[in-house]
Amino acid sequence: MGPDALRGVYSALLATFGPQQWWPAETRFEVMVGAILTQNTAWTNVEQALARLRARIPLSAEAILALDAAALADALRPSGYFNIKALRLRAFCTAYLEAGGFSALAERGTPALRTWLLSINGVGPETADDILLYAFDRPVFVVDAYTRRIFTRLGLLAGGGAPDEGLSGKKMGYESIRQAFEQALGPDVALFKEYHALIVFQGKRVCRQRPLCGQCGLRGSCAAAAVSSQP
DNA sequence: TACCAGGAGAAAA
DNA sequence: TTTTCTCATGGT
Repeated sequence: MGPDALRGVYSALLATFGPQQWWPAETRFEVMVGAILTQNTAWTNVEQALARLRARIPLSAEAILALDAAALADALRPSGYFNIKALRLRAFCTAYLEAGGFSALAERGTPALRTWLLSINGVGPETADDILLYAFDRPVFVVDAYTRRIFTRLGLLAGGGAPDEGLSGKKMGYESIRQAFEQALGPDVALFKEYHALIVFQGKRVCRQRPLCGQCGLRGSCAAAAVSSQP
């Protein structure tokens, strides 16, 4: 997976969809909360949950932990998996405060910070990397289901299957994909932020059109079409 | 009605 | 070690 190919895809997506200016949050802490709530969930549902939570408490680790467990789960209901996400959010807030909050965590190196995040119950590789990139401005490339599918269909990742196989085809490991992107693109926080946002924006443009694109496996105006339309 | 949406962890094979 | 199951609401 060479840098020219990856930068070519990025240029095509940017030219087609424009800058996305991500992450959609007002504070760094809200980025972290949103990263947990958006696990396997559409962002529109996460926004509803965040609005319900903000209506009850100020969005801080202390306030979340002070909120009754049942009330927290109820606030998170629109995001789905609300019981599990309430537990995960509380686990994160506890670890966050024990670590000394944002300022103390920001002093850690990226590998140490990533290890800390992954040690928290409910924070896996993608959630950790979302937080590292968008809350801590670390040069970590976020690999999600859309990344896997688009770049597999474009022939830039090994593995994968038929275009209609969905997001659960044969996969390269998360770490190997992440490292491949980071090595090819170099440590560029702004590029990583915008690139991931464009991939997700493309993935969210679900127009319920069938069949799926034969090149990238997505519906509607797809990444492969965007790339192939470039000179 | 059925399917899908920016995962993660536990249990089973 | 790898695969499967569970968690759950909202939009189309």
